[in-house]
Amino acid sequence: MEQTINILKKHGISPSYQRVKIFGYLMETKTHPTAYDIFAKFKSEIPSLSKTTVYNVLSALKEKNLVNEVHIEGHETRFDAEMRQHGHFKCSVCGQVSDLFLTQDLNQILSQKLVIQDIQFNVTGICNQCLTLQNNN
Amino acid sequence: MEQTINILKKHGISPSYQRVKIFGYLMETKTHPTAYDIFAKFKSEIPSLSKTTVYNVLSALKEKNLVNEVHIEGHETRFDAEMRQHGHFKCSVCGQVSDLFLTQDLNQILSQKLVIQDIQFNVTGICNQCLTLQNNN
DNA sequence: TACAATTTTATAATGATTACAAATTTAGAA
DNA sequence: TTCTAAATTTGTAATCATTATAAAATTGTA
Repeated sequence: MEQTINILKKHGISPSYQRVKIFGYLMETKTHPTAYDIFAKFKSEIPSLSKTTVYNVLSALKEKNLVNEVHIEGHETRFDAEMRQHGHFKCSVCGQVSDLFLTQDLNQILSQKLVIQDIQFNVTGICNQCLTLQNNN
Repeated sequence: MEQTINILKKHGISPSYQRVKIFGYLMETKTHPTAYDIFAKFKSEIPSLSKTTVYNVLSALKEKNLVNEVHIEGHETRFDAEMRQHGHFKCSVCGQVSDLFLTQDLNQILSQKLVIQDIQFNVTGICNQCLTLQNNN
């Protein structure tokens, strides 16, 4: 809470109630929620909350490099406050998205010299839990 | 043309006029067009063409593993008939998406054992052309 | 307290995609 | 060749995520 507020301040974002809630949630969760997920999560706790606010907050966080967008499938944009380089895994059975830590720095596998701003590494497959369920049926 | 038709047949897709046109285009282009790009490209040549058809054809091609979807930014879904493993680079200045060939097999950098269906490697940055333009101004 | 700036909110608009059903085309049987 | 059923394409409307806009509420400060 204090920590969340300090990070926001340090990055020039004044810590409004909604911003602290949303950014705090993104820092503690590993579920890579969509804007709608975040809206649904807080709607009962903050009844006045509007979807526009969620989008506004997310876009402010992104602009200050406090969160990354994750694009794995179609339309859905997910958000992640883990800023260290890592990949994402989406299970095509249960739909969950989890972090994927990698054995190598992704910058090293490029074959061309380019000015890089962002690297995303996204894997789709079947998670071990769903695989076990499938094998038992 | 014959080649395009043969590939479609081999994968159990009957080669209708629209399918041959769209798949043929995806095989020869490297621009990673969106559904709308494809629609716009053929609208004058095939005036009856409907956006729904473009989506139908793309989804059939995808189901038979003849094309991959590319998700780099926001909502936009792009299509690619290059099925060998490779990455994508999007220039944040000019917006162009190009292929990125990699120095290493992406399967090898995963730190966990998982059933993998698809791997996407997407880089955002500034292409060399836009970089040169910037430096000259 | 009063006022300006910031933030949040509701509503409407946009853009991509999907659902659906009618129209057209195709393929195969008679 | 003709007829019919199945496949394909098409236009329209619906849906979903996101953005635009402007009013309302909140905050910080003189």
